[in-house]
Amino acid sequence: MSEIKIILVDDHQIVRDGIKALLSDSLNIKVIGEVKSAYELFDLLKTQIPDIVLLDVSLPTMSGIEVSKILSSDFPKIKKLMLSMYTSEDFIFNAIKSGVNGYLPKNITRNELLQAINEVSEGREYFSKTISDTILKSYLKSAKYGNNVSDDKLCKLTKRENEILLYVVEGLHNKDIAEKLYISIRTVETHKTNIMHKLNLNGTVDLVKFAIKNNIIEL
Amino acid sequence: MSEIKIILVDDHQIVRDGIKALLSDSLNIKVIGEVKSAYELFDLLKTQIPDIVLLDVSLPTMSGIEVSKILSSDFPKIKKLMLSMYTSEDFIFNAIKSGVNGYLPKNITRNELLQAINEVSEGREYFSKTISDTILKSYLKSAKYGNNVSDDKLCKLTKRENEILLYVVEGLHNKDIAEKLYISIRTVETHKTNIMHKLNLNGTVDLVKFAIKNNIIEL
DNA sequence: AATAATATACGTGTTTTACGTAGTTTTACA
DNA sequence: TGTAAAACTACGTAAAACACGTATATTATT
Repeated sequence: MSEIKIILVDDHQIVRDGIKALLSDSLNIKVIGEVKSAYELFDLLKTQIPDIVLLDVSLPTMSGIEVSKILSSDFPKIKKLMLSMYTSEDFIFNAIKSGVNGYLPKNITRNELLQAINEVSEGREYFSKTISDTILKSYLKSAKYGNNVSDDKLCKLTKRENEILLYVVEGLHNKDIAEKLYISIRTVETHKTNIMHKLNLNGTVDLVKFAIKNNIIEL
Repeated sequence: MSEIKIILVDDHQIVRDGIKALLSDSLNIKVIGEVKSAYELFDLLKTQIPDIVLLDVSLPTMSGIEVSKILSSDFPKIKKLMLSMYTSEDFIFNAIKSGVNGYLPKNITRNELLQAINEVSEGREYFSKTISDTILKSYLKSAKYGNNVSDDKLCKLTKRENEILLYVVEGLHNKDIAEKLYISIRTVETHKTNIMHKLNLNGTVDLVKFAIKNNIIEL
């Protein structure tokens, strides 16, 4: 069994340190690098090519899912293991679509992490129980009701809609947004309505949650 | 220098394992226990008394801040070091009020963690840069504008208000809430208005963020 | 040149929010 | 036990936001 080379991507140093410490016990796994953002990762990849990238979903500026997409197209040989606090359908769906080889919630045990790394490094996929449950549930739902749940929602929004979404979830009122963008309140309303429809959301409350889940705003 | 006994409280096993691994290198620090919830902690405290409890803010059922309060009154000798993803004023304020001896964001380095533990164990307080900056900013603001920012906001809400807040941030509309509780829509509106005023919030968007920050809802 | 996508905006009716007022229960405590 | 404070209930009115349909000018795309 050859050595498995890993790069960690997580913006919390303590998490990186922690995982590193965990993995240091395993003889066949070696952390060859650790970075806290997408940019640093791509920089590092110029000199170091790992077998697996351990990716946190929530990263500053560019989300783990974006990173995964780029890795899939530019470094198809590198395996991607996603690590996330969040286990919602949207996340998992988009992660899988982005080409990850595995998805783990952050409350996994050390052994599960090791197993996931080994599975993935041997070309198989690894989704922990919580995740596969969610996938199953989603699958059943879509089979029953025929709604193909999550398309790649965010990509469906236009530039303007994204811009307005941002202002909305920052707490600005329609009037403020209208003034800021020199457009009519009615236009803002229209955009908002369209956003809601495209994202299949129910109201402001869901919109805010969506924005946080998708890293559009910080708490 | 005698040995510092620590209990970890965090619902993510990987974080616990990580911190444990980190601390295992330090000769004078020993993790004598690790739990994933408040209940388990209080159970453990029947047999094991640590010098420091390393507390995550976001815990299931009972928040780290609640735990800290109870520890402060029932185990005044145990030091409390709070560890959190969130660095907002509210959190810090309530944490300090609950009696913590230090507050660390989760993106600290290993060395900072060690320093914090040592400082706290010797009876001093430790707040990392990010945190003390926030405190300073808040202090300046309140000095300038005289508004004493964060009272213990959540405690100011009545039972009914909390109940309604919960429904609101789950995405229910006023009508639904009214029906659910067998009261008039106007009453729901009144409660909502009062909640906003008490919490000093600007609109639904802020309300949702507040709820997430304060662990009232999960994402 | 025809078509689709985007950004703009209005009409109408419903719902929510802001702010003030106020009656009825509960709760606290002197 | 009596009374004051707090909590829960609810309405009026005006402004803002939302849902849904419709519509026009501008920009790609093909």
